[in-house]
Amino acid sequence: MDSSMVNLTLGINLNSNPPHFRNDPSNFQGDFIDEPKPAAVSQKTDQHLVEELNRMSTENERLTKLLTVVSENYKATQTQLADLVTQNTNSIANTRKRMAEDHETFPSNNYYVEGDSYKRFKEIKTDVSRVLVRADPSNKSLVVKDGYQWRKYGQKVTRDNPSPRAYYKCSFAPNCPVKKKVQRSVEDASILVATYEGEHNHNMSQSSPMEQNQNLISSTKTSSSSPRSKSIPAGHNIDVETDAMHQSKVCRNVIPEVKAPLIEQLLVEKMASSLTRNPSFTEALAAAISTKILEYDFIDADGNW
DNA sequence: CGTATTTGACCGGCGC
DNA sequence: GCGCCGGTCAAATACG
Repeated sequence: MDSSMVNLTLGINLNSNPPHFRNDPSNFQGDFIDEPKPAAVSQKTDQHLVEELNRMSTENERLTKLLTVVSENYKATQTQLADLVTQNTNSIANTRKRMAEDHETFPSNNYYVEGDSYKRFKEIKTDVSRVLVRADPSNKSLVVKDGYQWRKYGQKVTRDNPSPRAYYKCSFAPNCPVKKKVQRSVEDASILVATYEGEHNHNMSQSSPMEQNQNLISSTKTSSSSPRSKSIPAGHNIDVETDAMHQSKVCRNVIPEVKAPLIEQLLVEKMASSLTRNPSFTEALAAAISTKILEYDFIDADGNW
């Protein structure tokens, strides 16, 4: 979002001929007077209108200032976000470099040389995918709808995260080996991190695409085998990553990166929300819109009332 | 009553 | 060997 999006200065033309309202100038749905009025009444109404215009002018000024402040805050946040993304990119690049060096030292992913013998590395888990899903923080359930049927078989509180981790097995097919772990992100409780292990040996159940895609933020994949269609259901955006990329990006790095448009959206929503909650703002906005509409309605082709 | 979920117990790997 | 920790099992419980 650029600053133009928040350039919402209320274009109330205070110099234009205002519409005349009967009795209450704030009554925007009031009837218009097309007949001349007695001088005393007209003077009183004009005085009232001037007061109203002054009030609106002040309100307009105040709101403009408010928007400027919000705009500046947004710019500052955007700068911070850009810095974070840059840092993350550098971090990923460094990790890739390190892993490339490690790979030169140990030609195989799974073995390294010690003395005269080969010792097997603990095998890196293959076919591991990670999916980030937005969820309501107040909702304590650890359910990620992905189109498959899952049976929960355990729940544990792990050391690195205060929120519990739920363990699921695919129950759609009796011998499907796929397992899933779901845990809230330690950094953002509104994000569920689902880790899939294994490959489904069956087709996906026929749930709605909306359900399958619900609130998906991002997905990443770790696999030692060649890239191919994996266990993540169709409709999810799969980012195929190397182990190194995955190791460096898991949670800490993935979330800020994918949240850039999210933060943007949240900021806009927050701004809109706070503005619309402000009665003064809605009042002034309604006044501005009504004035403009009435101007258009009662101005003739030559611009005369 | 059948199925899904919960939860404490148990197991195995790992580090000290 | 012991303790810690993540993962799994299975009996108890909840729910439709």
